[in-house]
Amino acid sequence: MSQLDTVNRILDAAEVLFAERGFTETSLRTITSTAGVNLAAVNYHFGSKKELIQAVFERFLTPFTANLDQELTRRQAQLEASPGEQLEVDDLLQSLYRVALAGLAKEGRDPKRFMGLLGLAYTQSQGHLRRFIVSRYGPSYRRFAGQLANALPQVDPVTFYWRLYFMLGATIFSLSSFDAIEAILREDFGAESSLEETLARLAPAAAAMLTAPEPKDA
Amino acid sequence: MSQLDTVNRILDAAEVLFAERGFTETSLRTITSTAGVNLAAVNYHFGSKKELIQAVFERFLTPFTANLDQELTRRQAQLEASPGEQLEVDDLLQSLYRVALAGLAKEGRDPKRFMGLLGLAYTQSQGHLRRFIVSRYGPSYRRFAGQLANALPQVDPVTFYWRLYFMLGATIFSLSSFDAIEAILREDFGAESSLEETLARLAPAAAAMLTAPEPKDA
DNA sequence: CAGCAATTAAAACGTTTGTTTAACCGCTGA
DNA sequence: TCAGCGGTTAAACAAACGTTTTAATTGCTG
Repeated sequence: MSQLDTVNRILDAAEVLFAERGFTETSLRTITSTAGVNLAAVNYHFGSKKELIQAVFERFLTPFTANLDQELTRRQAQLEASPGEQLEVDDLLQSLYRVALAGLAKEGRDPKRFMGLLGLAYTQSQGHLRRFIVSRYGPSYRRFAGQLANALPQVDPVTFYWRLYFMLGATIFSLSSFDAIEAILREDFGAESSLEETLARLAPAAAAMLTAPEPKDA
Repeated sequence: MSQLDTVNRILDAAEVLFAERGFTETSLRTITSTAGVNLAAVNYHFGSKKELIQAVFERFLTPFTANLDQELTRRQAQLEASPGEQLEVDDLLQSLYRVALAGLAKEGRDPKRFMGLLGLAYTQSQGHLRRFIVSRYGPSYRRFAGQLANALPQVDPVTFYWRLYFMLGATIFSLSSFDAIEAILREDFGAESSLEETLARLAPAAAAMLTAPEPKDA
């Protein structure tokens, strides 16, 4: 087994286990025995458990962010070519969802697992992981937020940013526990929902939230 | 120190620490030393760490659910008195937010901490806590969901339930990390946001998401 | 004041955790 | 051929964990 195999086997096992149980609930012994490698291999190749966690996120977020940036550039060029045309917000969101999804699927990464990890990063990262993600992928995130803000010139900036977090919450929360929610709905209605269908529901709903009329203050 | 004091001191300390760091990241030694009680007191009064976690949620959710039920009953009676009048969804949401919030504040409980714990329950509860909450507070939740569904007769049931989870995600996610988000917005815009103001933004945004027109399928 | 049950206290229990050590293997370049 | 090095392995490390045990202490009741 080459060293490349060992590193990737650890990352594969850690990715699945972290998304299922969280970071502290997943021991290095569980990871290494699942991966079929020696316990010491984690500390040898990654240095520590924290650095392994960062490596798992790096492997996910780097191609994801690359796809995002590419799509944002494409949209920006298209906008400059025909500046008068107003972009539809739900179309923007849905195409972003689709592009990010397709990019992950192309690399054999499960999008639902990606969302599960993203949820972990927001709820279970006390310090080091949040700093790592912000410093590494913050610019792409701000570019996305800026382009979305430009498509909503009528919305007050502070209101927009709160709604952006509302939207992130709706997306990450519902997709990170997609399987559980889908199981409940299947039991209650007998209707199955694919991830694609759910994104097709989420995009217009999120767009409606972003474009809602401002609350009239007293 | 009476036994009632010991129990409440443990609950107070555990509540804060759980909301800050999560369950597994908070040790019983940290809880008991913060509370100023002996380590064994947790197992003596609660039996185990799992049962302590349930007790923390019980102390939060019981009065919260009582307030929720009371408000739902009030609305139902009001609806039967004047059945023709269509309820506004954002008004329904905002009054629920306000009632639940006021009930917690009346007992000296921090609503933001409550939301933090609620977020934990959704993302970090593997099994026992989820079962405990569903069995104990499931009926109230279903009653709330049913009343909300009745106010949205034009929305397809499956679409409604997905949007309900979108709304829950937006609410729990953004309010559980309210302080962090507010700090970012204060730095970027110099504009402070109170929890009340944020709820006044959230209610119409969530209502817009729930009442959005259905996506036209091919 | 004696006695009993409830509570608190200190100490130790066995596990599990992340990490480190040291021996060993297989390849590559001199 | 063999020294050297990156990689793997088994074993052990100290620390932290939840829990249990046993003894001391408290507060109330007869």
